[in-house]
Amino acid sequence: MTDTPKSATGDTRLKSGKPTLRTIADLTGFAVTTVSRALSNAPQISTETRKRVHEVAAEIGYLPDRAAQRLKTGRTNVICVLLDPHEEILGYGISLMHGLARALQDTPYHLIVMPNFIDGANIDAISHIVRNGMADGLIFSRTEPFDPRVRLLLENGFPFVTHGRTEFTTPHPYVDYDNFAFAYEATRRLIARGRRKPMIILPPKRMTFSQHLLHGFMTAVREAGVAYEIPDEIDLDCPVEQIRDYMSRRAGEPDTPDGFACGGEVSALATITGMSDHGLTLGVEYDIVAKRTSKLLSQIQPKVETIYEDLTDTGARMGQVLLARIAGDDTTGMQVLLQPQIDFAA
Amino acid sequence: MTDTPKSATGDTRLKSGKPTLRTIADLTGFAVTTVSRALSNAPQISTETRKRVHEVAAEIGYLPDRAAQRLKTGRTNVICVLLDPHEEILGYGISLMHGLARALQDTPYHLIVMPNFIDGANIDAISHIVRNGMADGLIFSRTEPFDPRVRLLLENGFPFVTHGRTEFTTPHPYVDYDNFAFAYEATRRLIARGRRKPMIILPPKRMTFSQHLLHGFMTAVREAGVAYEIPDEIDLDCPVEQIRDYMSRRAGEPDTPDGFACGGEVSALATITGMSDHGLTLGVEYDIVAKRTSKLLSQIQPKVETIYEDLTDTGARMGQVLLARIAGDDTTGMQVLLQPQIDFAA
DNA sequence: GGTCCGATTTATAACGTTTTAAATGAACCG
DNA sequence: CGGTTCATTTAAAACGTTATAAATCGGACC
Repeated sequence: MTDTPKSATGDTRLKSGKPTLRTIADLTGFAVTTVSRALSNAPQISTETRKRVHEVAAEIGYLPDRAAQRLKTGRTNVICVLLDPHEEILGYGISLMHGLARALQDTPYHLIVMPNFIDGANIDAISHIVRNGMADGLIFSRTEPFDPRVRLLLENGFPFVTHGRTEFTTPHPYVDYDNFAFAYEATRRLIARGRRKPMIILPPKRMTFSQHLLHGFMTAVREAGVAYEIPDEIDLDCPVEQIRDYMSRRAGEPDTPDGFACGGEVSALATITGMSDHGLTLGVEYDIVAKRTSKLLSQIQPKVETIYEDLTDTGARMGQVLLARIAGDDTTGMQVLLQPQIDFAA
Repeated sequence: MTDTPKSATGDTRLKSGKPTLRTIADLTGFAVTTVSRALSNAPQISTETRKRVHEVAAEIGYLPDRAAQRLKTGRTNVICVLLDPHEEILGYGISLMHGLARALQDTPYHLIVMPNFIDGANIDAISHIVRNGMADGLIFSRTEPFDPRVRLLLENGFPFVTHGRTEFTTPHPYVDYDNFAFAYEATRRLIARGRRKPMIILPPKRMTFSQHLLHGFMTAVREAGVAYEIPDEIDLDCPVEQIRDYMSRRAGEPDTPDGFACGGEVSALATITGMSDHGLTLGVEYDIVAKRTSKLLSQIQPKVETIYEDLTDTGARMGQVLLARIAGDDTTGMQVLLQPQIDFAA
């Protein structure tokens, strides 16, 4: 009386929701192995089998179990992005992540994010990820010339892409913005407007792109033979008020700079505010050319000239490069230097 | 000659790097089961065994394999956060994520992020996550009164926390900012400064917190018996330039509002720029009280009065609440309404 | 007619963990 | 001393997948 009908035996469809390889196997009559092979388009499977399996899989909405795949293959299907604490303003990190996510959209990869609480000390986080295989690849920004994170990853052969270059002899994948070109062009534009004493606001010196910016600035300045000034008390990572106060103080002293190349929108706004304390007006007594990474600045202050860095695109490129690197392609073409959009018509 | 010494048999230490339960078992002489039990502090294990196992585990740097745990238990140890496309500016999303990450810091949970490419259409993404068990919990923002995402999750009993409230009768966990209190206070401050025709810039009407803001605004306006204005062509999600242009146009017409309650920093900046087109100066012809979520606005434009919303804290609270919800605590105390910091001394 | 081959398919084991049920052994009791 | 209990430990199975090796089969070949 308590017997269940024999015919129900082996029917796993109603069991517990999620369809598995087993479900498809029961439905098609093939073995689990065959189904697995068919789905991964392995060569030894006959065309009709492959087709049938794919049909059924699609019909019941089969999706491979990530945990099982990961356990078996060792691949995590996870990309980890390290978020710097300085990225809190103007969506730097968010834009990058949107781009990344777009590149990962039709892949099995998920994006996990690890914020750095302590600046630069993410070496522990990285070695943790590498040692325990928590991800298949890593993304991070703000590299230093001999960045210990890059060294660690290179030594371990762990796939990664940086936003920013280093000076290691071993080449590694990066996607960077040509900050030399940016600074050079920005400074030239200031000079073209008749400014005779440009100043550049740089990121902290330890970062590679600080050197690039400085180099571009100096090249333009020397070519034109004009005076210049480089503030050593402030950088782009400073709190807004510190930049503002510095500018305010500087504006009250002699030989005030009359042109500013700003590596970020916030520093440009801070500069405007600081200068206005002494009645100096943008476009009259001085000009600004700034790097633009959002829509904010140019809309709020159209008088600030801007040169665009597309961080969403950067993120997308980083994603593509990382996927290629994980796939094992050789590192040729994995070093991308994005050029500023310079409108020569202007 | 090719024999390996018997003594090496079973020694898994050198095998392939990562230590596993097996490694600890071999090292201590206990069975794998016992080790697993000891590490998870199961009750039936003797104190000394537990201690010994923990020692060895710490010594060799054992870390449980996430994939294996997930496969066996069905728990993913993953929290998923949905990122809206509107969060690209001023680090809204980043702040929230930093807070979240802080709350998750000493837990086994990882944070995976899914950007929404299409506004509001993330219902598919959510049902995908729910159906395939891709995460143990979900975090998202910008709720609507009868948000379909909330409905779906409630129906499936899937753990989540929203930033923002709904009007469903079934209570669900949320962490929200008291936008009524904010708008009420902001408007009162404008009136206290002698402004007689305040305007409020609201988020899109479909969002719950739009109603809250409106309600706070109207309450203050009615109490004081002053005129008011609510623009219907713009909202906080509009591109900066659209708000700026609107303000510019409005400033050229009669009965221009003389006080602005802004729900975001960007709209405040846009307002200032637009008003200045007609020579109207902040602090002279009009005042602004804005919600502040970053350090930008108050440093750039100290004349804008601000009321702070701490999004990092919000994220941290959301993390705590979600963990509690996942742990199965009943939903009492899972509805957090954060109060604006109102400095009564001022 | 047996052997071998290529083309498919399949059974089995394994990844590292947790769970269920069973085993061990000491202590206790009648 | 046999039986019962309790505290601890253990063996075995399972989660869903992939990799390795083996099986099946029709036909080609000598």
